[in-house]
Amino acid sequence: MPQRIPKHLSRRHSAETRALAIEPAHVQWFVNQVEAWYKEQGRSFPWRKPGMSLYQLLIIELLLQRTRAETVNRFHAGFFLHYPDWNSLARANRMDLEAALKPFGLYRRRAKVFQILASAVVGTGGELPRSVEDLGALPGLGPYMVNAVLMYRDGAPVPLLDGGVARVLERFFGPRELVDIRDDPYLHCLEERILELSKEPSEINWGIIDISALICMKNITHCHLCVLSKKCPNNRYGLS
DNA sequence: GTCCTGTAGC
DNA sequence: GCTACTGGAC
Repeated sequence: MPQRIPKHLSRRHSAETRALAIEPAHVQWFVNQVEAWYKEQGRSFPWRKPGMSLYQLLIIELLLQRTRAETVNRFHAGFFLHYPDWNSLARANRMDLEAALKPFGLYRRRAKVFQILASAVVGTGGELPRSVEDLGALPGLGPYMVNAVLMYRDGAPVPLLDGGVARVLERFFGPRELVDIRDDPYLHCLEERILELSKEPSEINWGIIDISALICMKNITHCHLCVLSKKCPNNRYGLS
Protein backbone atom coordinates (compact mmCIF):
# COMPACT_ATOMS: atom_id res chain seq x y z
CA MET A 1 0.00 0.00 0.00
CA PRO A 2 1.68 3.28 -1.11
CA GLN A 3 1.81 5.97 1.51
CA ARG A 4 -0.42 8.95 0.92
CA ILE A 5 1.60 12.10 0.25
CA PRO A 6 0.03 15.48 1.07
CA LYS A 7 -0.63 17.48 -2.07
CA HIS A 8 1.61 20.44 -1.24
CA LEU A 9 4.50 18.11 -0.47
CA SER A 10 4.16 16.13 -3.68
CA ARG A 11 4.00 19.34 -5.66
CA ARG A 12 7.10 20.60 -3.90
CA HIS A 13 8.84 17.34 -4.64
CA SER A 14 7.97 17.36 -8.34
CA ALA A 15 9.07 20.97 -8.71
CA GLU A 16 12.43 20.26 -7.12
CA THR A 17 12.81 17.17 -9.27
CA ARG A 18 12.22 19.34 -12.33
CA ALA A 19 14.82 21.87 -11.20
CA LEU A 20 17.34 19.16 -10.35
CA ALA A 21 16.81 17.44 -13.70
CA ILE A 22 18.43 20.34 -15.55
CA GLU A 23 21.94 19.43 -16.72
CA PRO A 24 24.70 20.89 -14.54
CA ALA A 25 26.51 22.04 -17.69
CA HIS A 26 23.39 23.94 -18.76
CA VAL A 27 23.20 25.80 -15.45
CA GLN A 28 26.94 26.46 -15.56
CA TRP A 29 26.64 27.87 -19.08
CA PHE A 30 23.89 30.23 -17.91
CA VAL A 31 26.04 31.39 -14.98
CA ASN A 32 29.13 31.89 -17.15
CA GLN A 33 27.22 33.84 -19.80
CA VAL A 34 25.54 36.13 -17.27
CA GLU A 35 28.72 36.81 -15.29
CA ALA A 36 30.77 37.57 -18.40
CA TRP A 37 28.03 39.87 -19.69
CA TYR A 38 27.70 41.63 -16.34
CA LYS A 39 31.41 42.53 -16.26
CA GLU A 40 31.10 44.24 -19.65
CA GLN A 41 27.54 45.53 -19.83
CA GLY A 42 26.13 45.51 -16.30
CA ARG A 43 24.72 48.70 -14.81
CA SER A 44 26.79 50.72 -12.37
CA PHE A 45 25.11 52.11 -9.25
CA PRO A 46 26.61 53.68 -6.10
CA TRP A 47 25.15 50.90 -3.93
CA ARG A 48 27.02 48.31 -5.97
CA LYS A 49 30.34 49.87 -5.04
CA PRO A 50 32.13 49.93 -1.67
CA GLY A 51 31.58 52.85 0.66
CA MET A 52 27.93 52.70 1.66
CA SER A 53 26.84 51.89 5.20
CA LEU A 54 24.64 48.90 5.90
CA TYR A 55 21.92 51.38 6.86
CA GLN A 56 22.13 53.04 3.45
CA LEU A 57 22.20 49.70 1.61
CA LEU A 58 19.15 48.43 3.46
CA ILE A 59 17.19 51.64 2.87
CA ILE A 60 18.15 51.58 -0.82
CA GLU A 61 16.93 48.00 -1.17
CA LEU A 62 13.64 48.99 0.46
CA LEU A 63 13.38 51.91 -1.96
CA LEU A 64 14.01 49.58 -4.92
CA GLN A 65 10.83 47.63 -4.18
CA ARG A 66 8.42 48.17 -7.08
CA THR A 67 10.56 51.17 -8.05
CA ARG A 68 12.96 51.64 -10.95
CA ALA A 69 16.63 51.59 -10.06
CA GLU A 70 17.12 54.80 -12.09
CA THR A 71 14.57 56.58 -9.89
CA VAL A 72 16.30 55.42 -6.70
CA ASN A 73 19.64 56.43 -8.20
CA ARG A 74 18.43 59.95 -8.86
CA PHE A 75 16.86 60.69 -5.46
CA HIS A 76 18.64 58.59 -2.85
CA ALA A 77 21.49 61.06 -2.10
CA GLY A 78 18.99 63.80 -1.24
CA PHE A 79 17.14 61.45 1.07
CA PHE A 80 20.31 60.47 2.96
CA LEU A 81 21.19 64.13 3.42
CA HIS A 82 18.10 64.44 5.64
CA TYR A 83 18.14 60.93 7.09
CA PRO A 84 21.75 59.68 7.37
CA ASP A 85 21.21 56.93 9.96
CA TRP A 86 18.71 54.85 11.95
CA ASN A 87 18.50 57.46 14.70
CA SER A 88 17.46 60.27 12.39
CA LEU A 89 14.78 58.03 10.87
CA ALA A 90 13.44 56.93 14.23
CA ARG A 91 13.22 60.54 15.46
CA ALA A 92 11.84 61.97 12.22
CA ASN A 93 8.56 63.82 11.89
CA ARG A 94 6.22 61.52 9.97
CA MET A 95 4.98 64.18 7.54
CA ASP A 96 8.49 65.38 6.73
CA LEU A 97 9.56 61.81 6.12
CA GLU A 98 6.59 61.19 3.82
CA ALA A 99 7.46 64.32 1.84
CA ALA A 100 11.07 63.14 1.43
CA LEU A 101 9.83 59.77 0.20
CA LYS A 102 7.33 61.07 -2.37
CA PRO A 103 9.70 60.94 -5.36
CA PHE A 104 10.13 57.19 -4.81
CA GLY A 105 6.43 56.34 -4.56
CA LEU A 106 4.72 54.13 -1.95
CA TYR A 107 5.56 56.98 0.42
CA ARG A 108 3.05 56.47 3.25
CA ARG A 109 3.77 52.77 3.52
CA ARG A 110 7.50 53.40 3.33
CA ALA A 111 7.47 56.16 5.95
CA LYS A 112 5.65 53.85 8.35
CA VAL A 113 7.88 50.84 7.65
CA PHE A 114 11.07 52.93 7.86
CA GLN A 115 10.12 54.32 11.27
CA ILE A 116 8.96 51.04 12.78
CA LEU A 117 12.13 49.38 11.49
CA ALA A 118 14.36 52.22 12.67
CA SER A 119 12.83 52.08 16.15
CA ALA A 120 13.41 48.34 16.30
CA VAL A 121 17.05 48.67 15.21
CA VAL A 122 17.75 51.63 17.52
CA GLY A 123 16.10 49.67 20.35
CA THR A 124 18.60 46.84 19.97
CA GLY A 125 21.65 49.10 19.95
CA GLY A 126 21.68 50.10 16.27
CA GLU A 127 22.87 46.69 15.07
CA LEU A 128 20.99 44.38 12.71
CA PRO A 129 20.49 40.79 13.94
CA ARG A 130 22.88 38.13 12.60
CA SER A 131 20.47 35.24 12.00
CA VAL A 132 18.10 34.72 9.09
CA GLU A 133 15.26 34.10 11.49
CA ASP A 134 15.75 37.33 13.45
CA LEU A 135 16.31 39.40 10.29
CA GLY A 136 13.07 38.08 8.80
CA ALA A 137 11.23 39.01 11.99
CA LEU A 138 12.06 42.69 11.50
CA PRO A 139 9.14 44.76 10.15
CA GLY A 140 9.26 45.21 6.38
CA LEU A 141 11.93 42.57 5.76
CA GLY A 142 10.70 39.65 3.65
CA PRO A 143 12.78 36.89 2.04
CA TYR A 144 14.26 39.22 -0.60
CA MET A 145 15.41 41.80 1.95
CA VAL A 146 16.86 39.15 4.27
CA ASN A 147 18.95 37.79 1.41
CA ALA A 148 20.00 41.30 0.40
CA VAL A 149 21.37 41.91 3.91
CA LEU A 150 23.16 38.54 3.93
CA MET A 151 24.73 39.27 0.55
CA TYR A 152 25.87 42.84 1.27
CA ARG A 153 26.95 42.27 4.87
CA ASP A 154 28.30 38.71 4.80
CA GLY A 155 28.99 38.08 1.12
CA ALA A 156 26.66 35.07 1.46
CA PRO A 157 25.86 33.08 -1.72
CA VAL A 158 22.12 33.74 -1.55
CA PRO A 159 19.80 34.72 -4.43
CA LEU A 160 18.10 38.07 -5.02
CA LEU A 161 14.90 36.67 -6.47
CA ASP A 162 12.64 39.48 -7.65
CA GLY A 163 9.93 39.61 -10.28
CA GLY A 164 12.39 40.32 -13.08
CA VAL A 165 14.80 37.56 -12.10
CA ALA A 166 11.89 35.12 -11.96
CA ARG A 167 10.93 36.17 -15.49
CA VAL A 168 14.44 35.54 -16.87
CA LEU A 169 14.77 32.17 -15.11
CA GLU A 170 11.33 31.03 -16.29
CA ARG A 171 11.97 32.04 -19.89
CA PHE A 172 15.31 30.24 -19.93
CA PHE A 173 14.72 27.22 -17.66
CA GLY A 174 10.93 26.77 -17.58
CA PRO A 175 7.91 27.94 -15.59
CA ARG A 176 7.49 28.15 -11.83
CA GLU A 177 5.09 26.05 -9.79
CA LEU A 178 3.31 28.68 -7.67
CA VAL A 179 2.02 32.21 -8.27
CA ASP A 180 4.09 33.78 -5.48
CA ILE A 181 7.81 33.59 -6.25
CA ARG A 182 8.66 33.80 -2.54
CA ASP A 183 7.22 30.33 -1.95
CA ASP A 184 8.00 28.67 -5.27
CA PRO A 185 10.12 25.53 -4.81
CA TYR A 186 11.16 25.33 -8.48
CA LEU A 187 12.65 28.83 -8.61
CA HIS A 188 14.28 28.45 -5.20
CA CYS A 189 15.85 25.11 -6.09
CA LEU A 190 17.09 26.59 -9.36
CA GLU A 191 18.53 29.65 -7.62
CA GLU A 192 20.32 27.41 -5.14
CA ARG A 193 22.03 25.62 -8.02
CA ILE A 194 22.89 28.91 -9.76
CA LEU A 195 24.44 30.50 -6.65
CA GLU A 196 26.40 27.31 -5.98
CA LEU A 197 28.03 27.50 -9.41
CA SER A 198 28.69 31.23 -9.28
CA LYS A 199 32.03 32.66 -8.20
CA GLU A 200 30.68 35.96 -6.92
CA PRO A 201 27.12 36.14 -5.50
CA SER A 202 26.67 39.84 -6.23
CA GLU A 203 27.78 39.50 -9.86
CA ILE A 204 25.38 36.70 -10.76
CA ASN A 205 22.50 38.36 -8.88
CA TRP A 206 23.02 41.81 -10.37
CA GLY A 207 23.73 40.23 -13.75
CA ILE A 208 20.35 38.50 -13.88
CA ILE A 209 18.63 41.62 -12.53
CA ASP A 210 20.24 43.78 -15.23
CA ILE A 211 19.35 41.36 -18.01
CA SER A 212 15.76 41.46 -16.78
CA ALA A 213 15.78 45.27 -16.72
CA LEU A 214 17.68 45.96 -19.97
CA ILE A 215 17.23 42.93 -22.27
CA CYS A 216 14.60 40.46 -21.11
CA MET A 217 11.83 42.88 -20.26
CA LYS A 218 8.22 42.04 -19.54
CA ASN A 219 6.68 42.97 -22.86
CA ILE A 220 9.70 43.70 -25.06
CA THR A 221 12.61 41.31 -25.42
CA HIS A 222 15.92 42.19 -27.07
CA CYS A 223 16.93 38.63 -27.79
CA HIS A 224 19.40 39.73 -30.47
CA LEU A 225 21.38 41.48 -27.70
CA CYS A 226 21.06 38.68 -25.16
CA VAL A 227 23.99 36.42 -24.31
CA LEU A 228 21.50 33.70 -23.36
CA SER A 229 19.54 33.64 -26.63
CA LYS A 230 21.59 30.84 -28.21
CA LYS A 231 20.18 28.31 -25.75
CA CYS A 232 16.98 30.09 -24.70
CA PRO A 233 13.71 28.30 -25.59
CA ASN A 234 11.96 31.66 -25.50
CA ASN A 235 14.35 33.21 -28.01
CA ARG A 236 12.50 35.62 -30.29
CA TYR A 237 15.60 36.53 -32.24
CA GLY A 238 14.57 37.30 -35.78
CA LEU A 239 10.95 37.71 -34.75
CA SER A 240 11.31 40.97 -32.87
C1' DG B 1 -1.89 52.43 -19.93
C1' DT B 2 2.14 49.52 -18.16
C1' DC B 3 6.04 48.44 -15.46
C1' DC B 4 9.41 48.83 -11.70
C1' DT B 5 15.64 44.71 -7.67
C1' DG B 6 8.43 43.25 -2.62
C1' DT B 7 5.81 42.95 1.56
C1' DA B 8 2.00 42.21 4.47
C1' DG B 9 -2.84 41.80 5.20
C1' DC B 10 -6.73 39.45 4.04
C1' DG C 1 -4.33 33.43 -4.16
C1' DC C 2 -5.22 38.35 -4.56
C1' DT C 3 -4.44 43.05 -3.66
C1' DA C 4 -3.04 47.76 -1.84
C1' DC C 5 0.63 50.58 -1.73
C1' DT C 6 2.69 55.20 -4.86
C1' DG C 7 5.05 58.05 -8.26
C1' DG C 8 8.18 58.42 -12.20
C1' DA C 9 9.44 56.89 -16.89
C1' DC C 10 8.15 55.45 -21.23
